[in-house]
Amino acid sequence: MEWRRRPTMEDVAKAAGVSKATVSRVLAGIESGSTPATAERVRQTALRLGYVVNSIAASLRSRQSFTIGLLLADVANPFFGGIASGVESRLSQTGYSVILGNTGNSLERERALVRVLVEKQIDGLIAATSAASAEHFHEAQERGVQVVLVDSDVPGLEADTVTIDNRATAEAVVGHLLEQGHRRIAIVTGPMDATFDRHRLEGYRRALARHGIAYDEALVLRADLLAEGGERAVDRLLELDPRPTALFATNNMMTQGVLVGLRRAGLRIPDEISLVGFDDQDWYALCHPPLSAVLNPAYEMGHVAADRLLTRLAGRGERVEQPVEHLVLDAPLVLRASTAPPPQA
Amino acid sequence: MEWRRRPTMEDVAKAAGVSKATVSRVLAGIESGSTPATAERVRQTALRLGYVVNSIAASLRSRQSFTIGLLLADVANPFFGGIASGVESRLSQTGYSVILGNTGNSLERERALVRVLVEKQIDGLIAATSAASAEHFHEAQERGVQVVLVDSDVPGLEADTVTIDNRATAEAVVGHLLEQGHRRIAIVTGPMDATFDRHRLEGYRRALARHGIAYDEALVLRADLLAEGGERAVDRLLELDPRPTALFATNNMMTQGVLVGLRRAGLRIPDEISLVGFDDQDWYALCHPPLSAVLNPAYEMGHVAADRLLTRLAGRGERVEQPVEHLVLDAPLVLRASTAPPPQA
DNA sequence: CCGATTTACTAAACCGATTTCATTCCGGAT
DNA sequence: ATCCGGAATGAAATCGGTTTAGTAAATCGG
Repeated sequence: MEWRRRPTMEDVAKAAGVSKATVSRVLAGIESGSTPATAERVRQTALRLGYVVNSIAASLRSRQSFTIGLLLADVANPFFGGIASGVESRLSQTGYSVILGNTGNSLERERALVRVLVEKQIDGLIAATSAASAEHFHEAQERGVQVVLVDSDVPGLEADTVTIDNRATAEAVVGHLLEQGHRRIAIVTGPMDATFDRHRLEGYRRALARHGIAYDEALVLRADLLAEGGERAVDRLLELDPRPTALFATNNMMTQGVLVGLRRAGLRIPDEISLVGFDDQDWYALCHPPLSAVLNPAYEMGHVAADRLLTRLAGRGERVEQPVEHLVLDAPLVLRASTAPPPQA
Repeated sequence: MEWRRRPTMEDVAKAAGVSKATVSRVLAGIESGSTPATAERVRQTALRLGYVVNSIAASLRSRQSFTIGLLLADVANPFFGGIASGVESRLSQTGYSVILGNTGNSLERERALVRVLVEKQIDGLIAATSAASAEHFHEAQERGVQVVLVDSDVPGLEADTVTIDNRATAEAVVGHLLEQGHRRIAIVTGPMDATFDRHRLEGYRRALARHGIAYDEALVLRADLLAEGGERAVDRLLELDPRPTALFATNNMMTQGVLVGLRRAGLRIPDEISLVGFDDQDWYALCHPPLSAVLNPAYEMGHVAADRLLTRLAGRGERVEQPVEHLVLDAPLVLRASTAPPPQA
């Protein structure tokens, strides 16, 4: 056999003339329990043999995997990419790894992913999906997994959340449009499964109400959170009579789709129709005209969520259960040039 | 104690009146070795007790983690998001999980990540980074990890790669510009650590050579692969005399930065300067003017890489070592409206 | 109907670490 | 000289599965 087995802790122990227990202690960085001299000798032999710990074995015994699950609706969407980036940066600082799961907005896939993650003994779970169901998260919690929700809340689930104030934000957007004189404002929403979706609509209604404008069901264009849906929403908008003078698209993909649809329809922004998007992206500034949108702090949300999870993990085994926290971040409306007073009829 | 321990395979075995071995076989879906009746009884009791396997324990013994590592330069960048999406979709079909690592183009971080991944006993590793070094990958391979490189190749490393033909693609871009009559064409490149970067420049040179145009060092604007760098590259471009009439930005971030810089400088595209970008994004079509760019098939590359990795993993333990493969995907140039013949001086 | 397989199944070893508990060793207090 | 407490260390149990080796019973061919 010309292929050498990779050295285990046992090998290091033998080579250093100590027991596995000592090697374990030294390599885990436990100060007490060994002479500086012994510690150094162990470290040297480990290095010399090219020893690398097997975290799988370590996790089995210690019941900690130092791994968390990250569930996203769509990694390819830069908004979720931002969340992933924030989560990863905070967690890997502390030696945690993140297992990525892409749900594609399928509850079935989401459930399957949670199950696999639980089997893999994750310590925590961060989810940014629009799952309307709580049970699979519940099951994870029952098996000792700490759950933190990002971007959306799941009714009936006792878990930390990191979100923006979707109601207030949407209200501000629509308020801005109203102040410019718009009276018929359409909104493109998702399927209303997620709270962010529902809350954005609520904010829209609230703004209208505050300005004494009747809520018109026909002006809410329900779509699918994807570009395709945004584009088709524009088609429906064109059939409205009188045609709305302003439009609020409630996520980045639909904003993009709306832009495509509007361009195809030949509607000039903001002369013929005002538009406010969501999930601000750098390229919004490069559109013609530069697009106003809500800046949804994806990276920060991910970072904060990871941070919350870490402190929760650190506080395990405490006498008192930590109460759940609902963190709310700022989501400013960045105004560029896609809104203007409505055209004179 | 009001808190019940989660059931183990032992518990299921006892409850079903069989041995652990039988439970293991049944749940692993091994047909032979148990009566359909026994199998069913085991499955039922497992379900009744709410049993969930501990993959950590399984992995320890079986020496397979069904987990692969995915190293990306920047998850927040939609190009890498696309790769991640492709990888995840292919792998999770087969029950594999993916651990995400963000290198942020730091070799040091990349090394640290590889180490952690190896410790976590990943079965394979897919990397889409611009690491110039091979040693950490080498070390992973020595420890039995199958490595597949995406988007870039690492000299001195014996590993499968999935890329596009960067030379030919760049050559086509510059050829297109030359055919329109441009003679002074600038190129914005990265730091030249990665092969994709170097090959794109080579393609540029080749196109020039083929058209009998001298290569001018001053026209290659070396940047950092980020938007910031693209923007500053434009500043340097403006100082060139005579000013180039066309510009080729070699990745999505720099393309975006160039767009910002050009807008700030007030240069009209394509009247005053032609521009071709890279890593086509949907929003390129929404710019003013719609931007021509190379479509880099991120999702597909990820998918193919994952596929390659899977077949490699499946073929482990075979007598003959599988030879490395270098898969090359198509990267079409999508022409929109950002190029035109150079302005008459 | 008998020896030879084959099949269903179990007991026990094993994977490679962590953790518990016992032991040894030491200097200092009595 | 003796006793004591704490620090250093090691032996062995443990985590929860998979895998191997072995056994008893069922099946088969002639």
